[in-house]
Amino acid sequence: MQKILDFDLEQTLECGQCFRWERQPDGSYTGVASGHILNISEENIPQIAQDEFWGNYFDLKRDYAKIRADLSAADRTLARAAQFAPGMRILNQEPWEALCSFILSQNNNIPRIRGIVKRLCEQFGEPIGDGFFAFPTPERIAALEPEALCEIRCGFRAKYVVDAARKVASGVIDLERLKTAELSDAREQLMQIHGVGPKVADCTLLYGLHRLEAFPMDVWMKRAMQTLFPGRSPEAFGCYAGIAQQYIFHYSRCNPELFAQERQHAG
DNA sequence: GACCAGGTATTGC
DNA sequence: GCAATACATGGT
Repeated sequence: MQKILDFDLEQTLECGQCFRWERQPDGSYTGVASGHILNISEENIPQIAQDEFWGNYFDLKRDYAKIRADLSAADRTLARAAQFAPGMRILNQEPWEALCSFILSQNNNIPRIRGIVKRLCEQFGEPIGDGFFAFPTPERIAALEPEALCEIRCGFRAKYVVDAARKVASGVIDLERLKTAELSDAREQLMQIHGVGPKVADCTLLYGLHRLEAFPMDVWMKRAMQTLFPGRSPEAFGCYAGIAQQYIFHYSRCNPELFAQERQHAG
């Protein structure tokens, strides 16, 4: 079995694109996607890469070395960011899970987002054995009133999650269709949801619909663009701008000293 | 206690 | 249009 290059579990699962994977004491990661449970480690990557579902989930068929080389050739700083986490891959997460997770991410911090998503799954997701839960379906959440979400402690975001669930469950928004729609149209449709603005829409496009040209612009990316790429715009990074974004986001978060003069106190 | 967290809706100009 | 502000909750 061939060794999978350009794939690192920590870089991929702890770079801020997903919230349900948990690192185990032995360094492996356990998670759930589309109702499937997986434990993945450096040792079993080759086997898992053979599996159609997981191979696609981890985007293992894509030539990230080539993408990284192209991005690196375009910009010296981008080359440094890409080299910082060359094993990072953009997951193929479920569209609804990505939409819902990033609605919950707004004005929130990553550890707390993880806790909210965990409680959401435990309270409203289907048990799939061994104490694991599937991500709750939009239909299940659509049937709730926002008040029913108070036990997951997501605060003012409860009404946003319910609105998203209702628009998806009713077919007002067809997430699958957005995979092939014009990017700007897909973005506008997502922004019909109460609580979905440009940033959450772009996260949904990139992480849930695998639209690799989408470029979510959060506070970190705004700082990074100002400081590291003055005068550049996301479009300059081309059709893989989303991957560039993830390299830059991860690099920035792991090296906050780059922005020391702009931030009073980090973390 | 103030301030912050992978933002967004609302309000006021 | 664009700048200010509230929003739930939990950590520093």
